[in-house]
Amino acid sequence: MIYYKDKKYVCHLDLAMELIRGKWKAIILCRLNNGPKRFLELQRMTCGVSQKVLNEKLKELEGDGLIFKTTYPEVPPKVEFELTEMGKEIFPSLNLLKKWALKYEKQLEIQSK
Amino acid sequence: MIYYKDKKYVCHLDLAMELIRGKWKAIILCRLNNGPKRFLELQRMTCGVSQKVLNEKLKELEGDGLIFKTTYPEVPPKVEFELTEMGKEIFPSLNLLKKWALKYEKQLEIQSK
DNA sequence: GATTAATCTTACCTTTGGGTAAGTTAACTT
DNA sequence: AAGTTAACTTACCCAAAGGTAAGATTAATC
Repeated sequence: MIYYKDKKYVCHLDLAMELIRGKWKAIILCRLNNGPKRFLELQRMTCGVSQKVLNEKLKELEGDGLIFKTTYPEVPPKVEFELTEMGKEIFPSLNLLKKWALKYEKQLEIQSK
Repeated sequence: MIYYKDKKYVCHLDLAMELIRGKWKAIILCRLNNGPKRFLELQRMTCGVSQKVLNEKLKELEGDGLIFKTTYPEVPPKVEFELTEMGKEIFPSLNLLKKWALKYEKQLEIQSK
């Protein structure tokens, strides 16, 4: 049993899953893997996220130390989101997951449209 | 954009995450990695799951082809849950995730109790 | 005939996640 | 002065996730 931010988890995998929990976090991390991105750029890359949720998720990822943001003092504002070292290092596992899904694409009867 | 069971996903990672979404699925898969387990055995191994939720999750995992169950015609019933080939092959990515969390244990200020 | 056993179900409730739609900010453009 | 822009924020809503507690099953055992 381990604790993180006053919540308990049954093991490290449990916690790791918590950090990327939800519809969008893993996708966001994946999108950030090839360089920093601006807010709207990120939103366009992940068609379907609402601004509200994207903001929430980015804040959570930042709060957990997976990404950081740079705010440029311009108007209209320019903000860039970037992976931290820890954020970069989670990519291999996400990539393996992706490859796994690709491998079993036929068996799962995934339809590409 | 891909489709699986009439729902759409932005990419294969999105779908893979869906298959292990929720508080318990990844943990269950991990527990099953060293051999088949009975229902109550699984529940005791993952302290905290309610019977209801464990049942739901096992059904979902079965429905997605990650595990299968064998029911022995006894009373009281004996049921064993086991990883399919696809289920076994997701383990490396989960294990990598776990190692990642272990690596950043100090930085995340995880408390072991 | 009541108890125990393991698996699964049902009813009910609360929390969380994510969606839409609209508003805010502040400087630059027209 | 009104419109445009990027990045948030806020109010509101609905669906999904997960929890507790209780019940169903059914043969063997006490």
